[in-house]
Amino acid sequence: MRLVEETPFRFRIDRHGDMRVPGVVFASRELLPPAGDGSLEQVANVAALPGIVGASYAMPDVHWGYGFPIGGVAATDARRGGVVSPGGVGFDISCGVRLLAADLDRRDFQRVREELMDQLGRAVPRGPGRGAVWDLPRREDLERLLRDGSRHAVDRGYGVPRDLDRCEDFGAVPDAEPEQVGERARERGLGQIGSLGSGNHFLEVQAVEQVHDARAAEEFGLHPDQVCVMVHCGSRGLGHQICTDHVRAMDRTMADRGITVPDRQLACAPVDSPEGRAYLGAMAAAANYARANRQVLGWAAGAALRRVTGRGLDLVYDISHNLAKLEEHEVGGQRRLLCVHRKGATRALPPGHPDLPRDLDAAGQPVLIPGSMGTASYVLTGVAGGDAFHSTCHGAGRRQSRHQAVRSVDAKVLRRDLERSGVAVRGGSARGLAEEAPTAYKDVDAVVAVAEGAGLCRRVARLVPLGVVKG
DNA sequence: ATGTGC
Repeated sequence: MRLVEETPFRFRIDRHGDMRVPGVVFASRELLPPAGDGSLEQVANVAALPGIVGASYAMPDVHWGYGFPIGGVAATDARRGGVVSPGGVGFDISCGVRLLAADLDRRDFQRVREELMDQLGRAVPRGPGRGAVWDLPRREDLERLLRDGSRHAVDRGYGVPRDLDRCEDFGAVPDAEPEQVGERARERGLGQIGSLGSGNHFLEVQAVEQVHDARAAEEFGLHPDQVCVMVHCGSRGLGHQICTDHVRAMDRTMADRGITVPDRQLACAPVDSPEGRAYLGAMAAAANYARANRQVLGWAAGAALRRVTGRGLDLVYDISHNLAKLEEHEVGGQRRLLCVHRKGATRALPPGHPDLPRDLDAAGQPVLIPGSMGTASYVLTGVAGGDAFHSTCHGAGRRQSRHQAVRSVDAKVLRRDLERSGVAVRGGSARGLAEEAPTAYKDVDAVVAVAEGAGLCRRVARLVPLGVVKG
């Protein structure tokens, strides 16, 4: 793949083959994906989608994914034949991050460390399959949750109304269509409301180690040495089943519509078509399920903290990094309705954006970046003039495949090293730990520095782990 | 990511 270095933080893939727009890769030379990884070919493939506008973007944490790269952003013109593609969202619809700030500093944590980690370990269902904080919900609760997301979880006592001001979309994506969610997806979702899942999902106790922007940190409710809880999880089996169902449905209609794509995993349909609308309605419902999942888990973590210390947790923000959203953006001097796919990429709204609550006007939208296990995480904020439809990175980004990681890492040694470095570990299978070893990931400090250097966001605070409950 | 694979 031929790359043109435009700046130290921005590379271009010129149009070739079926590409309708160029590719843009935000990276440094060091962070560019290795040859053979396939992700830059995926950036070029995405550029061939009908209705794509601007460019096919890759963030500094880009790596290979299903159809679209993880760390990819692509927007299509919703009213002029632009398509929506489930592969541009990913199987874990609305996977994302919730950060809560404790009324506690890191010295207080050290005094209760073992007891608190034990309580969190018991309170947070994890691993594959069933088992959830909100067990035995009624069918009617699932319906409302698919439509109202965190709002319904709060209505049912899993949080307080103030939480909703700190949720993307105030707790629920509009236009969810629960009737587009199949029975199998519902059955899988019923027993998993308030559960981490596995893979790279976790709940972490962290401390604010460095503040880069004191004013924004204060507006987000963060200060040095403060203890925080970060939850990283998604829509579990429900979102996975929805993705599977709708990829299949779209795959069947592509030929009839005369849509051709360079990779079958880019199955898509026009936003304004029965299949496109059906997917977007079901996807929004899965997004609301994922938000409610994080709402319930944050509540469970707060209850555990209160039992051990008497202190509470306040929500800093909750944001999805796997989602397609209908948003208005200016393209070529015109306001247009775009379907912005962010897959392993985070929305980063600048200060004063109308979709933010007014008390975030000065600071902008909090962007939550989970690092790999045992490494730092970041809180960032959006910037005026940001590129890629107000988007930035979502994490460290894989450098090794799961298979490579398992071959090169001894889970027992990893667990011991984490404990020795002061990170208490609860849960996590041997295989799961090895797959998520920090050596399998890029350096999150470098990823975030490049995202900031490329003008996509600004650093607010750096957080370091004190304890992890591993999915 | 996922009751991990048509």
